[in-house]
Amino acid sequence: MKQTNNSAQLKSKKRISKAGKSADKERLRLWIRLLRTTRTVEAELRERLRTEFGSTLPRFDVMSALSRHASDHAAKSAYGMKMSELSRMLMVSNGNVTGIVERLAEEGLLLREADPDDRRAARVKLTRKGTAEFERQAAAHQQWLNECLAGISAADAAEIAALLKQAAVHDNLQ
Amino acid sequence: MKQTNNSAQLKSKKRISKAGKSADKERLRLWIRLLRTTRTVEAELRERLRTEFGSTLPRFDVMSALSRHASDHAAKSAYGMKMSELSRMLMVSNGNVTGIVERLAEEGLLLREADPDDRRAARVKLTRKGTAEFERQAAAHQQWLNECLAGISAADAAEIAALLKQAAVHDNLQ
DNA sequence: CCCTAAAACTTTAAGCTTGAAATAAATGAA
DNA sequence: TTCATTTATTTCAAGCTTAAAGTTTTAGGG
Repeated sequence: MKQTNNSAQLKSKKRISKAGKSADKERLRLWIRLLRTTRTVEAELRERLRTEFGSTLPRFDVMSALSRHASDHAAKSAYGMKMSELSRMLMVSNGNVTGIVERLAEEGLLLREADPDDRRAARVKLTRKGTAEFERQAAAHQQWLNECLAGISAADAAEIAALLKQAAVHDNLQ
Repeated sequence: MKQTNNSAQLKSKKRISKAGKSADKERLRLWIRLLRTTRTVEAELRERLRTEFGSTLPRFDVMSALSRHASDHAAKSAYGMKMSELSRMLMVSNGNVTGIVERLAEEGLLLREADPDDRRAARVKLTRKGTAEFERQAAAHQQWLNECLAGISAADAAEIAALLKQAAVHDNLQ
């Protein structure tokens, strides 16, 4: 996290605008709302993945990353993703990815093979079975998400996403 | 999750507005952005709690809920929170709370005592030590959060929070 | 070539998380 | 009272998650 302005602390007793609280407090309220929203939606998605597909959110995330990778690199899709690419994309630790990939591989949903150019690295890609299974799940996932976020219009969704992206840009974080 | 409109699916090939994608796609993009933002901020807060206080996010969340409860019910603050209240407030499972409370109690940060009116229930509250420790952590937490969300103005924060709240209301979920 | 440093992974220990099953107490209808 | 149901909580197994430490391989000086 880069250093940022701390002017808000210096004038913490000042009201910023007529009806608004200080920026500190508004950001805390936003954070709590973000947590509530994501936890609620995650709980719904997890429950449905579990009951309807016998799977979990982290497993879905891994398969989703692999699916996107394959379609983005259709030409050289023979190559899968490196473990470290998966880890970076999903923002989870390396060791975490190891376990999830291991279990998915056991079920024949994906394949790990040695990278021909780097003997340290592994390449992971969906099997045909995994691709088919993911497509079923992704369709349902999109539908569930649409229901969970039905209270937000397309325009509002776009606006919120843009505003949140600002925060990331500001901090030089992805 | 309540049943909601599925009109978006019925006209999925139609552009909704000039520049916009379908509501489906905008909501998916929003969801991905929500996950990225919360994961990034959570990673930052977790790292700082760990290095500066030797603690974790779930522990902080529990202490935060207890602290808020105490100040909300200052009069009868002798009573703490029930485990199930904690569980509901934090949106995590009952069994989860048990373990976190157990570890915090071992360190003398909180106290579990029997509910005088219900022999099934336990009441949990911060000790004096726990209160002092939480206040240190909360001040730092507010500062970190302010840095993480510095790219979002007070007005934008309020707006995003309000829009996200709409989604919750729509689904009759908290 | 040699050797140090960095990179890609895996392993491990500890804690977080869930859903399901188990226990115990309260509630309420017959 | 009795007994079935509900509520509050814990326990358990399995999986998720991280940070740290370990392994193997690659890369880059010298």
